[in-house]
Amino acid sequence: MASQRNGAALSLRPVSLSVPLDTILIGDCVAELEKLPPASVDLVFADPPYNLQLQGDLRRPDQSLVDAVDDAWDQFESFQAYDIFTRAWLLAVRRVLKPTGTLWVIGSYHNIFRVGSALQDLNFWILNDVVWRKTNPMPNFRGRRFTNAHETMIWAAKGADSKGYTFNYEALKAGNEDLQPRSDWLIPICNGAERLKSESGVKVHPTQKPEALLARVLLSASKPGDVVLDPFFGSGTTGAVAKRLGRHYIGVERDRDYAAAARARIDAVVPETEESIAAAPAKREAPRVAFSTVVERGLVRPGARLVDERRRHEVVVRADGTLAHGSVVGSIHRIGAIVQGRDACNGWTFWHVEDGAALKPIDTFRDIVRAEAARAG
Amino acid sequence: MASQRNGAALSLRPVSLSVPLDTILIGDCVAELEKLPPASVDLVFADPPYNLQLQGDLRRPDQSLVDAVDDAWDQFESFQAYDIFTRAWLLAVRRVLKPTGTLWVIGSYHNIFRVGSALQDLNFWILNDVVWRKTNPMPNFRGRRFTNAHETMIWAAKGADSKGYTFNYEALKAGNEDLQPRSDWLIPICNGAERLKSESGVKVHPTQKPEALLARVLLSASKPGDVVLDPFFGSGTTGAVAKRLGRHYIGVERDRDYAAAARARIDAVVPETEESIAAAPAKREAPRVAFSTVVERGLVRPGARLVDERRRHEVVVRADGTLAHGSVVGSIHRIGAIVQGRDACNGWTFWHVEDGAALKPIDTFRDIVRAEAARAG
DNA sequence: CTCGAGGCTGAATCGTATC
DNA sequence: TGATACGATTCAGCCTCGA
Repeated sequence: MASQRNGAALSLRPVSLSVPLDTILIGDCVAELEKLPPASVDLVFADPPYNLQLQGDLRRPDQSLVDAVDDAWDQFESFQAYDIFTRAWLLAVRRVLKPTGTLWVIGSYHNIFRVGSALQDLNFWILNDVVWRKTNPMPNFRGRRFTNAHETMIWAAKGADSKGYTFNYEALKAGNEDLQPRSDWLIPICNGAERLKSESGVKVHPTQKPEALLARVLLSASKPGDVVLDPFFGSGTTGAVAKRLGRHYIGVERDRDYAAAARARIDAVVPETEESIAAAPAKREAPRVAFSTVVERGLVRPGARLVDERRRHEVVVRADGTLAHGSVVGSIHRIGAIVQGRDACNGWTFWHVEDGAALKPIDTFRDIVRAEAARAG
Repeated sequence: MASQRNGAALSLRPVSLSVPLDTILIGDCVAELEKLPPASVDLVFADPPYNLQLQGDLRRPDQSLVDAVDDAWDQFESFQAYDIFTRAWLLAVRRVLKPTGTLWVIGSYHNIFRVGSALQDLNFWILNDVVWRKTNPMPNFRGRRFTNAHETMIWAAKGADSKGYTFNYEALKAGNEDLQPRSDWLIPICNGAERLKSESGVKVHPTQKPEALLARVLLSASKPGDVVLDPFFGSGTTGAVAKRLGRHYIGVERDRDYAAAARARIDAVVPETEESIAAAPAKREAPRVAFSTVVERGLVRPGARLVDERRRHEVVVRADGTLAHGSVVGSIHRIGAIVQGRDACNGWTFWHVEDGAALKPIDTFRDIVRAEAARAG
């Protein structure tokens, strides 16, 4: 039905409603999207404002100041205001999306629940939530929470009955050591040479997304020649990756400076040859294993005694994966160092469990956990 | 204030409003929670249904909320019903939660966005969203989506101004190779011997959570002796882990069969040894020591020189425990901040005494004073 | 040229006790 | 209740600089 309306509209006003490909439209995304013909876009990637609600300054332990995202475009008066904004751009996106098209939205816990609820309320059909795990997130400097090490993407079709959307399952599986592609992706944040900087070395955009992330999205859910729309174009990562991978892009951006930077960036992109456009191999899990995991898995019991190779020192395993030496509690490495009076110690090889009459280093348990971790990428 | 109301209520109706510890309450969670005294629970773990029939009708396992519903209004009605249900139990939880208490909710993309939005609407303050990554998820058989390899937990405090919630940062870090704990957790799903089965081998509960997951939640955000509430108790994983780790539990479960299975399961749990679950000493909670005490004890002489780690600044210790930098006199923290041109400084770790050719932070003397105090009781 | 030390930075809702 | 002082707190990765 949507495509019939599309055809009719096109035949009436072919010029004004043609699709402006490989272009950055400058203006508010809702207004600009209303100028596009309906059902003309194959894939939408949206990185809307997160509505961070930051209170005061945050300093690192060395007292340096964290350069926070405090831009005006990220400020909303209330959740209600944010919901109205979200609903408006989602409706605009919905109109231009082909019946077979899909939508990706990225966010953090500040906004993603609002976005997900709005998507469902507007009849979008969620296909997956996909977690972008960061290899190198900003730490939690005050030790008051878990390191915020991921962001969430929602992948949705237009409706529950949407069929025929693009999902390049075979290629993704082949690029993932013949394992099914999972809903958690491990990708570094954007920094180094990829990060756009002004001549004075200041970052052009506070939240530039890594090209590897967009590449995975486009290779997963679009085909060469598809039209990819980004209603919050920012520094233009979506456009740069689309051009590189042989997709068309449409960007909408309100800020002229961002748009100019994106324009220059995309102009410099050299498209890849068709045969080289394949899924990038998935990044494998760093093989780091925590002793708390060994305890969690029941490989070493809480309350168990660990000793060194000559049984000169004995410690108790705690349920949280720390060791207790008298009243001193710490990591396997730290406690190993303390009992020896040294600065450092490899607890994995230093500490042993009794295994019959013999001793077995706790390192042997690490391999079991490693095998699990390797499977999960 | 909440605790005052609590106290007053207790004096009026001491029996009906006492906290039923280590018990499974059978009934609707909202009705049962209303019988509990306010501000009586330290931690809530909730695994709510995402496919709920509010009238208590039979559930069709295959029926998700929007499936087969084309009419947008009906669909909204359906989400609206879920939102009303969510709001009701969250409000009931809010009442029984202590001001310092926190709430965990687990869900998938079917319901977690509704839950997260409701949390925010009710003024809960999200601390983290935490991703449970599964080592062994159910594969996606049709190859039309990414393997759904994770679930999402939301960790929230009662409000933006909530202080003093429990987060065992140092212990978690020590159990994690001395690295900060992250928001993505890799844990296997519950199967094998841990999975509750009937005599005929049928699984007792369709969504039994792994004990390792609950253990990490409880070890992260509760202390031994805390009261842990699970309003959707199911097969009782929360209770089993709470008992094992020396926490009290309160479970609410509507289904008598689930409750009976949970009861039997928890009865069989043997608690861990006290030494393996005792609260780990945290620096934040260590008794304060004044630098003047260090000088009084003769651990640092009046007139001694203190320097920073790189010997860029030098100050003189005064008999009253203050430092003199030229004509400026102040605390170890204040002077440390001034010489660096910063507005804050931890003088204990900044200032050092010469120890032969090396430097020793004055923090080491604080440890000595604390050890003395501990011996003296 | 290489190598190591040190500096810098990233979508962040990042105190508490005492007076 | 508000002001003040104490004092706790970071990981990965890339860059520059100097030996």
